[in-house]
Amino acid sequence: MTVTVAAGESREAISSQELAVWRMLQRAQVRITRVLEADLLVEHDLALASYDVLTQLSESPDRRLRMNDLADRVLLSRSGLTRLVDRLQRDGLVEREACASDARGLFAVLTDDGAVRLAEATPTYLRGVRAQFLDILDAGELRQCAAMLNKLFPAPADEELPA
Amino acid sequence: MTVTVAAGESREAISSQELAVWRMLQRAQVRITRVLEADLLVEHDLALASYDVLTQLSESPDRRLRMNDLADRVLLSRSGLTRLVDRLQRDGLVEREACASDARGLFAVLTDDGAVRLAEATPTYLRGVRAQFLDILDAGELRQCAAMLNKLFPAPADEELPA
DNA sequence: GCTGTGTAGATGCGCGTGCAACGTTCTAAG
DNA sequence: CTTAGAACGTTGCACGCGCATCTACACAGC
Repeated sequence: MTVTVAAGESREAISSQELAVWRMLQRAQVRITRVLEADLLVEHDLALASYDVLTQLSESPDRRLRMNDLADRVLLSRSGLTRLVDRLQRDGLVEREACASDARGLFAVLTDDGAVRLAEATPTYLRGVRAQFLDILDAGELRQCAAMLNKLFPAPADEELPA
Repeated sequence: MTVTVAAGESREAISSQELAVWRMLQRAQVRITRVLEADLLVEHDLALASYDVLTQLSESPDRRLRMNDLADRVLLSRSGLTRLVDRLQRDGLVEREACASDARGLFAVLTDDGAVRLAEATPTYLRGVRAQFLDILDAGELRQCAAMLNKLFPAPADEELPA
């Protein structure tokens, strides 16, 4: 298997092995994410994105976060988050609350029902992450993985992984 | 930061650091994929999924693949692939061709135009993979990464990465 | 006070996706 | 030959997403 590149476009050739690593990473990630999402959907009727939102809120002071901040943490566009919170609100898992200091701003607040739902779903989520990911790697590999991720992902500074 | 788990549901607690590795992996992957897709879209008006299809076809004997096999390699549902190939065919990058030995089957075949388009887009793609991923890691890390992926992804046997 | 620039969220729209159901064809059992 | 079941691919449908746009508000400068 060789990689053909239009002449003179890339400074340095990429070996097919390097490319294969990248491709495999993509596949592994997609596969794991799908299993995780399917499990959450079947057992708790909760999409992965919804689970992420609930998690982020539950870990924030007063269980609340500005829509904007929330969008950043959940890797969703602003509009995407608006609709997702719409749905979560419809299901009673989240409330919207005005921001006193800035009339433009809205807080998304985790409700008690939301907290319960999250607590119910979390074992499923963690079991999935274990089975698909953590259990397969040993402690050393996990450390290596963390080190690589710190290089790959210019973190928002407040969340650096210890080597 | 501590992870709260409903009592007695998971055999063994997951440390917050382990969980953080997983979360970061998700984010890094999403971020890289988005940049890659955006680049391809801007420079060549080609979605990442389309690029993957063209690539798979170009690497297959006679530049053709059965729809089913193609769907597996591209990580897309059958229906998703049907529509995607519809679009690629509309744009003249791919043709559908009947299968002689099995009247149910269809081949997706890369056209010359498709090959050209792929060749044009490939430098962009490779540059992106380099910039977002390969250049950031050194050779040793890449080897570690490959080793982990081989454990994580039960590959179709024909595509194992060398340690 | 007004005005201009920037920011926080919400909305219209089009697109791509997966699921379930369907028609067609292949294969095996009787 | 006939019939049951499985496999291949397509289609109807609903949903979730991102982009561009819009409104409401904030904060500067005059």
